[in-house]
Amino acid sequence: MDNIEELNAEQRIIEAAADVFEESGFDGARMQQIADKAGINKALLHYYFRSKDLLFEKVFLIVAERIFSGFIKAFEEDGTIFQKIELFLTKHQELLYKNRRFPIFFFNEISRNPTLMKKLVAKLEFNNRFKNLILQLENEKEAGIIRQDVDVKHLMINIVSLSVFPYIGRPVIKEIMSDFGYNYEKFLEERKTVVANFVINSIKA
Amino acid sequence: MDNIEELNAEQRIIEAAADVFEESGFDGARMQQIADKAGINKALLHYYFRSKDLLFEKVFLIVAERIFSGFIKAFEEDGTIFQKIELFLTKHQELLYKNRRFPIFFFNEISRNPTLMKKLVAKLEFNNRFKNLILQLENEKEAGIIRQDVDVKHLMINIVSLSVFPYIGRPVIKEIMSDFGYNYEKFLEERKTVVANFVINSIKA
DNA sequence: GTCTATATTGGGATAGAC
DNA sequence: GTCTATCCCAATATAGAC
Repeated sequence: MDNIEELNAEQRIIEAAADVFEESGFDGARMQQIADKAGINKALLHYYFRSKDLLFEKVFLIVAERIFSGFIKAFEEDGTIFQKIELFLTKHQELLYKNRRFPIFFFNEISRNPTLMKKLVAKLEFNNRFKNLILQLENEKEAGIIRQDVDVKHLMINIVSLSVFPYIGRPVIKEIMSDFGYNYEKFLEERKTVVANFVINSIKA
Repeated sequence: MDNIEELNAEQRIIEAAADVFEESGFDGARMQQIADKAGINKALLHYYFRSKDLLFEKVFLIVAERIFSGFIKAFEEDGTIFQKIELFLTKHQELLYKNRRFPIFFFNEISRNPTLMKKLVAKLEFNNRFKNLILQLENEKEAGIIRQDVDVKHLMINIVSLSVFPYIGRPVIKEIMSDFGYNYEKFLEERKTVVANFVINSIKA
């Protein structure tokens, strides 16, 4: 959110809190820092959200829903499985590029408090939104377009793994790359085509 | 470490701290909890390690080195690239299975403090230990065993992504799987063969 | 709704006896 | 080396004026 000063206090707090939590995690975040960034005062945080825990949960679910719905949509467009995979990867990379700290933040907070994921799943209705994709995949298997031994669950997790891991492991990979004399940013750029090819090579019949 | 009471105080602190940091992260960890688990008293932590920061850094590097060297070795055995990939994946899965909380802990702490990775890279000598693998891969490309367009960097990251992501995203995937009526533990078990096949299908000429 | 001032506790760190 | 007791600051949270 760019023009934070145009929002009302409650919205400003949410945007500021999103930034600070994403940067430092729940345990590392400071209410003072959130207040400063929102341009208000600590007491007002408690006036609107009662406690750090409640503020966190609300903000976490808002941000996570915003990002997840962004790329779930890719699978809901028309097209072959191959096209959908490419579209998803493009969309995914775009979102990750703009929200580099989100993945590690997200997975770490869910590990700390798995019930957050229950709430998110309920909000997002994954099950409903992926039904058609699963059917389509079975059809394309029957039609001999993709390999018989491809499993939907594993395929989905493989795609997400390949796409998101370089962001979760950003500073780790960056350091190793530089040890080998490679450039991390260039590597990320290359991945946009490499990953799609890797997946498609692996599943096409 | 199972028999913590047989160790001397310093070693007991390290093992206890490893557990507590891995469980709660640096920010969430409490010196009191580490002292309790080590069966000693808070003051002694400071006697041996001066501060929480110093204790953390020492413990982090010990644990990370222990785990990383475990699976780097897989690439140093004899065999074809395909065999090495399978061996690495087996070894990797074994280690992750025994250290489920390690991946998210590791990547989160490195994000918080990337200079830790510099120190780890220096200790582990990645560059040296991977030189032969890179040569071998180029040779097998020349020999027409693997596809011409395979890139070493991306291949390595792909393998690690596919292997480690299900552990980083453990509670996330678990929740989504259960929403679809699948079982996460069964899914992990299947992955031992699925991932190797996925990679090999994708790179073989 | 928004502020200043303050209460309260938690937790890292140190002093000092043994 | 190991302990008890204590210091002290940081950080969440609340009271109460405006």
